[in-house]
Amino acid sequence: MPELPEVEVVRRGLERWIGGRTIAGAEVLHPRAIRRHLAGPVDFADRLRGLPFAAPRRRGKYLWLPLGDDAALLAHLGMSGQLLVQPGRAPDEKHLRVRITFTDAAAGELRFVDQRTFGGLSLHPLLGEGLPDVIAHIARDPLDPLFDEDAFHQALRRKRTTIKRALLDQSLISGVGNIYADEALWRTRLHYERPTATLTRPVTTELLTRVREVMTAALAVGGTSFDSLYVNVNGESGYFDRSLDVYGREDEPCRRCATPVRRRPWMNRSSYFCPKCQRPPR
DNA sequence: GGAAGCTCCTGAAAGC
DNA sequence: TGCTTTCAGGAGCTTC
Repeated sequence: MPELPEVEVVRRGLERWIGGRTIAGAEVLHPRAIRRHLAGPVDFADRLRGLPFAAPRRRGKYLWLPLGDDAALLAHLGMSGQLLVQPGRAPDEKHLRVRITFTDAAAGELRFVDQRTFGGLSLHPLLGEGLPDVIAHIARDPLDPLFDEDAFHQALRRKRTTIKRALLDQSLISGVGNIYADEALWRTRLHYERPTATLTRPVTTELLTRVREVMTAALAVGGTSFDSLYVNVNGESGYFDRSLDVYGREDEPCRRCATPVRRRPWMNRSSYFCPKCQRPPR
């Protein structure tokens, strides 16, 4: 499942392989893939034709390819989205949703492949700081040098919610998904249902340190892949799943205290934690 | 207005 | 063997 490290791996691949290429055409094979482009597939293809891609940018789990100074192609990978750079002669993938070709045929094609169709592409105007308008509400991510730790802590203190919900709230901190939330909470010894209003500034600082730590480590090995659903632009998987401490390790011993890791249903998904290291709140 | 819950979707795995 | 159910989860939308 693509979170910040996986999206950053893809962004770097796009920068290397398609930055500066001029679009020859776009083909939408599944309308749901561009559902956030309200003007529809024909407009989507018409507006892309003839434009050059500038260097890709990212905020949290969103990445975008600027097209000149005032618009961009915005991408979100959702659960299973892949942006692949493929030779034009390569056979179509089973879940190929959008194909973008370039004037330089040697550059190959940019393909958006998405089995579960939670991801998508869309075109949007850019705001003053070069951010697509529809993601203006997305907070900076913890690897962004301009991420404001103090403002984040104050926001947590104001909220009447629990820490894992807050970590997944992209308007508070972006880029964190279910896997890295569980990993960072385990490293900080925080239970996922700890009320955010009870966090002290040192605890928030420690949590942010652990979030950055786990994301940086994942980025170094190409991200986390449990299956073929997350790959980089060349179709290769990452290796961080071998380094996960709690996520997906139900009944296996905690790597700190050997207590069996627990899994609890949580918000239509799962939370993994060590019942000894991460005591529930009173 | 803020917080919680629902929904979209596909295919692998589990259950019967 | 084959059918049905469960599970995975990001984020926009709806409900309370």
